[in-house]
Amino acid sequence: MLGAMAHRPYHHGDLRAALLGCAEDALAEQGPDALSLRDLARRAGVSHAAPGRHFRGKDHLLDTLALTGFERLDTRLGEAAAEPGDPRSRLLALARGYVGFALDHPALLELMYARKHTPSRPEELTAAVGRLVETVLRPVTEGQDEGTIAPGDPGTIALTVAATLHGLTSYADADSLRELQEDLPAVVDLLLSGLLPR
Amino acid sequence: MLGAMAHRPYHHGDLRAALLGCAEDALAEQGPDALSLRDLARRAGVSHAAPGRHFRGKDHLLDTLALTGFERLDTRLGEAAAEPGDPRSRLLALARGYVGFALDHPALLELMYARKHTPSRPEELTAAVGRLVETVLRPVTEGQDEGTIAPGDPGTIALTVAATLHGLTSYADADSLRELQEDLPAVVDLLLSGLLPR
DNA sequence: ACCTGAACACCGTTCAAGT
DNA sequence: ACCTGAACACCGTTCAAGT
Repeated sequence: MLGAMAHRPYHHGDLRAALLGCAEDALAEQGPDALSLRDLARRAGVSHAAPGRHFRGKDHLLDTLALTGFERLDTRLGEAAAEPGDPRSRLLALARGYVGFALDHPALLELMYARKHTPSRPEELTAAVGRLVETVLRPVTEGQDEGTIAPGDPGTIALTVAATLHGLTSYADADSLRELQEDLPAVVDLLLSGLLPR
Repeated sequence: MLGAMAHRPYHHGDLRAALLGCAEDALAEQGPDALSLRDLARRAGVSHAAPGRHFRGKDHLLDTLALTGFERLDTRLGEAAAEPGDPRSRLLALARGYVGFALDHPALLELMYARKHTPSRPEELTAAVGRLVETVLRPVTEGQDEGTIAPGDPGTIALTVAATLHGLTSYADADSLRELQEDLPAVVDLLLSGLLPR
């Protein structure tokens, strides 16, 4: 691993992507508060000023990383939602996908929803959240067309489902996430049948 | 306001509480990343080393602030859950209380659930989350005793309700929180009746 | 075009010393 | 008991200069 490029070239191959990868590693290892640009530069083997060439600042780098997280989660949920089946199995696949992502990338998921109330938050992140809700919305409207999902504003339904999935991961630490992954059928049935007695 | 204590005494009256208050202000004004201990000390009118007397470090101060947030939210939800009425009105009161807290203290609520995946997270915060779920759990078991809430593991039901409420605030920015507050009846009815057609 | 090295203003934390 | 002031090691960002 070392001998292949003993003295790194002056121009890093793709410093931008390398920095994002290092940032994701550092996030998982040390948490978001301990992450520093200078440390990322050291990990990537460049000077501390080099990241400034590729990102406007620390916020920009973290926002970009969060955006890649939304893209990956959206892809995963889109695949789960596209699977054929009744509403229960599709909702369960959606829930398993979300909790699975939380298990695989806990710190990244936290970053994705963090710094919500900072004025500098870019519109791109808000749009990414909207796309996620849309991914959940598609199976909802399809179910309504088939008559397997109750009528009502599909936006409200999709938002509630997405919020529940995200809220579950917020309430769980690493251990309880693993338990939750197993107990998801009960949660899904609760969402499907409701809290009132039938 | 100034004349009353033109030159502040050497011993601050209650620096610990003052720092927590300043921290909450700074959090709301600048967001969590911009918050610095030295700035808090300046706001409180003490030297930059003074906070070290009352908090083990920045994390300790923020964790303490988050804990006060959980206590206030728990009190608010406890009052909402204790109101008499049918399950729908009580769940609506609970939801209004949660979203109202998010409207009043958006940055504080974010802090409360942040840094979930750092090893240093104190057990006290995990316990506070547990108490919150317990506050939601009480009306659930009462409703089950009356037969107005469907049978099933009350812990799962309470966790799902709490997760949904929290997730909703995670998906909403300041503007959509205000809209959400008005649309809560639809969300509550969805939780009560479920996603399946009746 | 891309990176370095020095510089600047900040920060968290510690610790002797002051009151 | 509580606070200060100096000190240390770090950080984000900028900018001339190098290749």
